[in-house]
Amino acid sequence: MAGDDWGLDAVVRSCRLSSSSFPSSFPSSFPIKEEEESTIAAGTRFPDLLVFQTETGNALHELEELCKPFFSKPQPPPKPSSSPAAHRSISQLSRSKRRKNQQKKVVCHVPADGLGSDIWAWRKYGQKPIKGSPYPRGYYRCSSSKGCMARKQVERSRGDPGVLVVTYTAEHNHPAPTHRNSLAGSTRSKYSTTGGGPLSSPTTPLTVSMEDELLRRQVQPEKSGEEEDEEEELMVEDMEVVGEDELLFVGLDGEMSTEGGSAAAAASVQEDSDSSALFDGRLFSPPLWLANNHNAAATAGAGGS
DNA sequence: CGATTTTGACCGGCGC
DNA sequence: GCGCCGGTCAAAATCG
Repeated sequence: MAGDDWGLDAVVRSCRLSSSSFPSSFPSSFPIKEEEESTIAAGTRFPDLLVFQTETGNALHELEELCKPFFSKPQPPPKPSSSPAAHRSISQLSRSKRRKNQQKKVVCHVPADGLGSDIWAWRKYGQKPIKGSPYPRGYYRCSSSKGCMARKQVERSRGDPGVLVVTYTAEHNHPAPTHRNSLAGSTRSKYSTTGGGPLSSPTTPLTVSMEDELLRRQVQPEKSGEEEDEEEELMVEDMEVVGEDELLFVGLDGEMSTEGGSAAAAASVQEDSDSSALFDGRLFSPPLWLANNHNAAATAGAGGS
């Protein structure tokens, strides 16, 4: 049993622990009892990570199964396609095949101020404005390993700008780095005067001031009536969606998050003007995906050696 | 020089 | 069958 719940459970757990103290607090020994879990959840600064399961309650199982393939086959050997065009077709095809509903994901609601605990290195590969959401969605890939299929989507909660919705897809096929290697270097901050980007402002300075701004916003939500209204709906919506879909929501109460807000944790928040508020996905703490859980020990070896 | 970010375009899925 | 939307790729630009 424990073995089965390993995957998803681990993900969830990692998500929980992630925000508080990260790297070192990595639970090398996963088998945490439910009771303990509760304790942990309460003990950690992380407000509440809710796991929504499908009516069958086998969401975890399902997800795990879905993830299995990733383990067995770390990844489809990047067969060198003869022509770039071919390569593209193939990659696009494969990805589209299991698109949408077919893919299971783990959704994490992280407080904007609870970022900065992501041990993984993410590289942004795209950004798109999402219909119905004033905030664009950022797409990130794991840059730690080339073959790593781990992906992450980061978008701001419609109702609560202070809450970031991070969706993890696929998991890392490599041990977690002990350090945020690429992260450090990726702290590049472009100070583009674009300031007033229509939608997806190209540059999102990664500075403390940004965080400050974000925090401020939390306190004083820019007079956006809809936001407040949507807030409630959003939460409910999420839950519903989760129930119907096979999504695994690791919900975080934005409000509570503020409470436990650990300024220290929030090392840096990539933010932008309201028009295109975007955040740096790299800063969020991912569910350490199964890869870690599988061989937490490997983690040490990975970064160490 | 290498790595990462940004932005536009393309492709496929889904809904009507 | 058509249109819309989301997701990914690739090229260019920027920064350490």
